[in-house]
Amino acid sequence: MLKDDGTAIRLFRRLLSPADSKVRDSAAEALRVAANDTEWRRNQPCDSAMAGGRIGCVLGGAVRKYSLRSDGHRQIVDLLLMGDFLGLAPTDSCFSLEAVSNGTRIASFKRDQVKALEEAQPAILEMLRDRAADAIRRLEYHLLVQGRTTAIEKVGGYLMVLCQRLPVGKDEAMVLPVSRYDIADHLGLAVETVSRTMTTLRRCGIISMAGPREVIIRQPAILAEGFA
Amino acid sequence: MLKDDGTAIRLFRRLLSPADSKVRDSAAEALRVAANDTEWRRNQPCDSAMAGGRIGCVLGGAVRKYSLRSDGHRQIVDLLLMGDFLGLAPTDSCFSLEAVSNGTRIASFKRDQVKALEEAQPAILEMLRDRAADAIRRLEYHLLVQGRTTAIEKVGGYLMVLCQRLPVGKDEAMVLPVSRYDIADHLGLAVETVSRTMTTLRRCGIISMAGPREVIIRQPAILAEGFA
DNA sequence: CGGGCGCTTGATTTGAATCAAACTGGGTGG
DNA sequence: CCACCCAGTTTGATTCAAATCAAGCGCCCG
Repeated sequence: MLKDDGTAIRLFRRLLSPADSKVRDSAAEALRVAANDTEWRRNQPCDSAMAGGRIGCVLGGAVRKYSLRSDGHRQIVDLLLMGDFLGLAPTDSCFSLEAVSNGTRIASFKRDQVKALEEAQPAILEMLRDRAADAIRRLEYHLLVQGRTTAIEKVGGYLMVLCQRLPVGKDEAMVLPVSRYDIADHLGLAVETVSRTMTTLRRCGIISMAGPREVIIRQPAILAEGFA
Repeated sequence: MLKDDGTAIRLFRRLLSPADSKVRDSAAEALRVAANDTEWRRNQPCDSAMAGGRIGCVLGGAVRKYSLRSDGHRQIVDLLLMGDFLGLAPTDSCFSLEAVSNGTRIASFKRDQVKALEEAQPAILEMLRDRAADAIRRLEYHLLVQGRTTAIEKVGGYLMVLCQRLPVGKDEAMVLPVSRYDIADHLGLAVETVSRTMTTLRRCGIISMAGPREVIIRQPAILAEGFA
């Protein structure tokens, strides 16, 4: 059971689809009670939270899913933010999970627990289906970004996606949860290229930055260009 | 309802997980009856089969899911082969679907039909969940391939994946369902690079080819190298 | 206060894109 | 039936952008 600081319950409520408020409340409460709450430090491996085919939900912070190749190259395949689910496609032994930032919180559920919850509360089954669809869309869209030709388009597209996924207000600075290295390993670029590209974007006035981690997208139309 | 030529029923049976043979038969038959069978020609758009949030299953041939950018560049995000499901993550308005080869067959189901089937036959719900997990794994793995640095690694990895997904016997030639253009647009490379790379792989004795579409992987260990 | 990590910038190299052109095979129309 | 056409493929020459190699900087954390 996770301690009810309000954020988790509110998150679960938001993720559940039914219009009926009582159904949502009841499902959210059932999730809260069933959840195993864990907290992780920066760069700490958190595969263990998913051990035994468990399903997890990121409550705060961020998690990277990646594969380490024999040449030492790290390929990040997915970045999970608050509300994203882990372990929806089990038996991916070739991937590892790590918390990106300190205080990354994950609520996890045993597989049979999930089954029971789904049977008791069909809304939860619906929700998990929606989260799986989210994962597919997220991966497809990332392929679109990574498939672009120039580094400017890749990094620009990446920033746009991140900006839409993070809770960023209008004209408010987006605080990147990820390092330049993370961006590079997610896009298949060299760190230097990412850094250079962001400098270029800044100099062109397309973005502005207050410190390396704080970005404001000044001209979203230009970065979005070319995406259908 | 699709005409029972045997392949579809056999495919559905294979995709369903329950050990109980009768449950599988009954679920497979329910799917066959509910299905809307369509056949498509090479390069023919088949979005219409998925209209209205329908779900589809590739019975034969292949389907590409892609996005056309304003500069005319085509980015393929997924290649669907026999047994793969379409429309699991709806509202992807930015993607189009096309049959890759002549005689591509798709069985499609209305959304409310799917709902009814799932309720009547829990095995079908399980199956769809598994297919969604397949899609996630397929996309994640493709990101791994596309994230590699050199063209040789990308094309090599691509051929390996294709070889595992197609029904290819040991030491039997794999018949590529896709053109060089498709491979290029899926990997984010130029056609010429794909062609050159395959020539290089052939000259190194890593693959051999009987015509551009028939490939035998001679040294799978080398191509798999670096994948965890 | 020191160390190291994360970020940035510069110089050089390399590999893929691009431009250009020839070849192949299957399909069509005369 | 044959000539033609065209999409797909292959090869070559050149260009260009990103990787690599190298080094300095700022800052957070210990």
